[in-house]
Amino acid sequence: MSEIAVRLKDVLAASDAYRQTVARLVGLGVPETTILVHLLHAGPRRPSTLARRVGVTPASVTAQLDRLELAGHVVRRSNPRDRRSVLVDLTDQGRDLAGRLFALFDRDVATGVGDADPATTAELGRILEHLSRRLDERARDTHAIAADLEESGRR
Amino acid sequence: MSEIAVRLKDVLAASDAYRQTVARLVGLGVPETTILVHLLHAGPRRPSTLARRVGVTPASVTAQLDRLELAGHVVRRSNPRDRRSVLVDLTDQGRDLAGRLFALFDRDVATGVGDADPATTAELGRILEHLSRRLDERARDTHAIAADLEESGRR
DNA sequence: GATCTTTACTTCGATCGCCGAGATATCAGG
DNA sequence: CCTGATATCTCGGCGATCGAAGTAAAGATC
Repeated sequence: MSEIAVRLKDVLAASDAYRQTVARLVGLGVPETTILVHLLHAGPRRPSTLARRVGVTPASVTAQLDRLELAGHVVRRSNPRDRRSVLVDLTDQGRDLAGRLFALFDRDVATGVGDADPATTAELGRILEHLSRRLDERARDTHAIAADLEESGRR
Repeated sequence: MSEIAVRLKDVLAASDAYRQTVARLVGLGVPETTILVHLLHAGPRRPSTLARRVGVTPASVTAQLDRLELAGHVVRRSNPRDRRSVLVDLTDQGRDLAGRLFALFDRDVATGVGDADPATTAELGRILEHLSRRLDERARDTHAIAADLEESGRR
C-alpha cells in the first residue's frame, strides 16, 4: 500500500509545479485557479466553504475573491436564505476560463493515465473519490493529526 | 476519462488543506515539508532540482533551505564533483521528521484507498507514476501549455 | 420579543514569503 | 587564459497571508 502513497506524493509534487505554471500563465495565483475550477463543477459556493477547501483562512479568501471579482471572473450575490452569507458564482467569462483550465488538466491527465481498461478506470475513480474524502475530513481534525504524528515518533 | 480528472482535482484540493494542516503542526511551510519527504525517498539533491520539483524559483529554495538548516533538519554539503553546486541532505533529526510525515500520509492514503484488490492497486500505482511524470514534464514546458490553453479557447 | 450567543464575512495592521535582478564562484571549451 | 554558461546566494521590493477586531444577521432562550 505504501507504493500508492509514494506515487501519490510524486503526483502532488508534480502538481504543485504544474499548477504554478498554469496559474502564472493566466495571471492568477494558484488558489484562485483552484477556486475557479471548483466553482465550475460544484456551482455557487460560500466563501467559508471555499476557504476550507483550499486550506486558507476566510480572510485570505476575501482577498482572492476581490481579485477574481475585479478581473470579472466571479460575482458575489447575496444569499436570500441567509443574508449574513454570500454566494460566489462564475460569470460567463469566468466559466469560460475555468472550462479552459479544466480542459487543459483533463487532457494532461488522460495522457498520463494512458490506455487503462474501463473497469480499472472506474475502480480508479472510486478510489480517488474515497481518498479525497478521507484527506478532506482529516485536514479539519487538527487534534487527531497531531496525535498520529506523535504516535509515529514512538513507533 | 474526464471522470478521473474530476476526482483527481478533488484529491489535489483536499491535499492542499491536508498539507497545510500538517505543515502548520510541525512549524514549517508546505514547501519545506514537501522537500523533506522528497529528500527521504530520493536521497541528497541539489537546490535547483528541488526548486523545479516544488515549482518555485531557486531564490525561494535558498530561503527554505536556510530555515530547514536552522531548524537542524538538513545540511548543505559541498558537491565534490562540481564545487559550484551544493548537495542538500537530511540530518538524523530531519530523517526522523520526514519519516513521521510520510508515515502519517501513508496511513491516511491507505485508509482512503481502502480494500482494493492487489491487481487494481498495482495498476493504480503504475498509472500514478505515469501521471506524475507527465505533469512534471508539462510543468516545465510553458510554451506548450500556453498554446494548449489558447486552443481550448477556440474550441 | 428582547437579549445573548453563534455564525458569516470583511477590514485592518503587520508579518512573512516569494520573485527578479545582480553578484560571486566554478566549470567547460577554444 | 579568456569567454560564456551554470549554480547558488544576496538584496530590495512587492504581494499574499494571517490574526484580531468590527459589522451584520440568524438562531436560541426565556
